Amino acid sequence: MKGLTDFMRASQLYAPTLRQMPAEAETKGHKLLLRAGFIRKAAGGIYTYLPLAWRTIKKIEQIIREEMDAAGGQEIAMPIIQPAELWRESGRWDVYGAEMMRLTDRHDREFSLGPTHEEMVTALIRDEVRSYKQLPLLLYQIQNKYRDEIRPRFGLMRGREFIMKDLYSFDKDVDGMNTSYQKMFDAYTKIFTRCGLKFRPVEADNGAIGGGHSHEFTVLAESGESNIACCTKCSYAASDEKAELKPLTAADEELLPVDKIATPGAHTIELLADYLKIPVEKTIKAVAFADEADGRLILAFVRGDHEVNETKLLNATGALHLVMADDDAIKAAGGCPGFMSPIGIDGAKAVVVVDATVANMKNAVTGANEVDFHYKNVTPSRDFPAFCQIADIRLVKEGDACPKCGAPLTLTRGIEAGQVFALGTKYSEKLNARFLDETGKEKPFQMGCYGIGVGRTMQAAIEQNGDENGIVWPRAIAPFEVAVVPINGKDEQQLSFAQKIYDELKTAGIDALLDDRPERAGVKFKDCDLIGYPLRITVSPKGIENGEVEVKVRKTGEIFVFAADAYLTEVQNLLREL
RNA sequence: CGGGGUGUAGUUCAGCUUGGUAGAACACUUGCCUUGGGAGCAAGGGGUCGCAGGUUCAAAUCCUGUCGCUCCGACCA
Repeated sequence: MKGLTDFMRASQLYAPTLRQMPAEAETKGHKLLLRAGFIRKAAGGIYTYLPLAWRTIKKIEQIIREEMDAAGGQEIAMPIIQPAELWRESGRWDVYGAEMMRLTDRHDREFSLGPTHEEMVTALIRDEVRSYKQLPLLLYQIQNKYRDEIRPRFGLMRGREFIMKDLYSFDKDVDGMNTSYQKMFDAYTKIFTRCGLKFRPVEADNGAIGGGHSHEFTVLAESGESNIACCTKCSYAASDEKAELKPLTAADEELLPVDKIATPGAHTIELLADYLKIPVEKTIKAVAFADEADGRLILAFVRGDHEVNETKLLNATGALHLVMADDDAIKAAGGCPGFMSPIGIDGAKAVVVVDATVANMKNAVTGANEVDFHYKNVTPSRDFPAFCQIADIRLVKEGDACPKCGAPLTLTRGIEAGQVFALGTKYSEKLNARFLDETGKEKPFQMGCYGIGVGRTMQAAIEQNGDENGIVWPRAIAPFEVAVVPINGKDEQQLSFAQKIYDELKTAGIDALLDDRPERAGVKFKDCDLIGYPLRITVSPKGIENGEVEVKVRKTGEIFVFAADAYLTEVQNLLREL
């Protein structure tokens, strides 16, 4: 394969496999990357990529480059070290907070280690691009990014230094931006398909980056950190943060007057439902947050069996970042932790958001803002104060109705390997990046940004495809496609036969490795399984004698024996299916 | 930030309670033997026990401090 260093001999390849498992690894992918000699940790969330990993990384990058270029992208390389001033212009120097790695030079000038490059690329464009005739413009790079994660974990899944492809699109209008967005969406679909991964593009929340619509490309894997909701009937799929929910309606029943009742010790929903012998669906749960930015109290109310979706709550309140509220703040607003409801809350001291499903409830039980007391027969539409804001703030759960067609949603775990954002003019306006349109009018650029975690994609492939014996690489991103293994690495005849096969594979354009190590067969077989070469060709005295070539498929464990003069075609056929 | 755990050979760990010659397995080196699923035998090399103080005749072990790493939590009302 072009551009790749050719380690043809395993005896010279630096691939320190471990027989024993380093203790700290958590997920399948993290364990296998360490065990199979792909990565080594330098510090929390910071890793060295060893030769095998780097080959895979380069293959993934190559696929990305080809698809980015095909979609009209041009590769550039922006600095990792970025001046603080740029981030102050966009307002993100403070917004990004502790997540940003910062440094100071000898003159006390402040810099960041780029966590992303919207500011940088926008500043680049604003000084150079003056006319709509120069648009659209799609620029991308593949390089290290830095984020001081609160808790790095799972190896390459959540690192503090990681490789990312980021592309930025600049268009003259919204239509143009949507066209660029669609190009990227299609390119991402091709990239993950070519990488041999099972994935799902899902509607996503834009989060802190802002802007309009967004999709995440989620690689399906049990060990993933994100949940996606997929419709069992139609094509709707969304991240759990995003998944919209229509409010549930309550059964018709006669509205009863509110009644205050003693509920000693019932400070959780479970205790309460238990004590009153009512279903949790008849209770209303309170969750108290504070906006980290201005400290204001935010009270969220959802049905007893539901959970608060913090992302939706953020969007509903315009808060910056939610933290747990402390009890004093709750009490100051008239609330009572453990026995809370909107009734009796001082609307001037708290933002109260009621989930749309709660707004439809009838004769429910809710706290009385007094220790050991609740109200029963509360009907929010009648009894809740007017300052309550009603919004969809609940987290999706298995079986909820699809917002598009009403069929049940199913929840699946996955790894967010890529995300595309339609940004609009958020950054171009902040940074004053404008051009002249056809009518000579000055306009801000319509932007989009599109990221792929390269290391994360590599690990995602393992999370999805590894088994108890090791990695099972999709052929397109395997460090080598075929390993040629003479069972006796000291036997001249076997070695030269293996060498001949190796040469033939290379000539046919197959990325092969010759395992010429003087190890016992068992050791080499174990390593092959661990490292996960899609195919293994075993060279034995028996095979040489019979003029046969033995091929083992890592994924299925199948073993094929081909005639020596015909094996090459068969190997190519097998590879095509992997 | 809150709460645990941990730091001893390249790696995984034991030893610490009850202070007294620093250990095992794997890895490594050399030789023999062996070669279809991480072999066997023999002989070796390798650690100022995270760091700094203190107690003691004597500290990996007890005390104090400090640094690193790691896990859980920070979506409970």
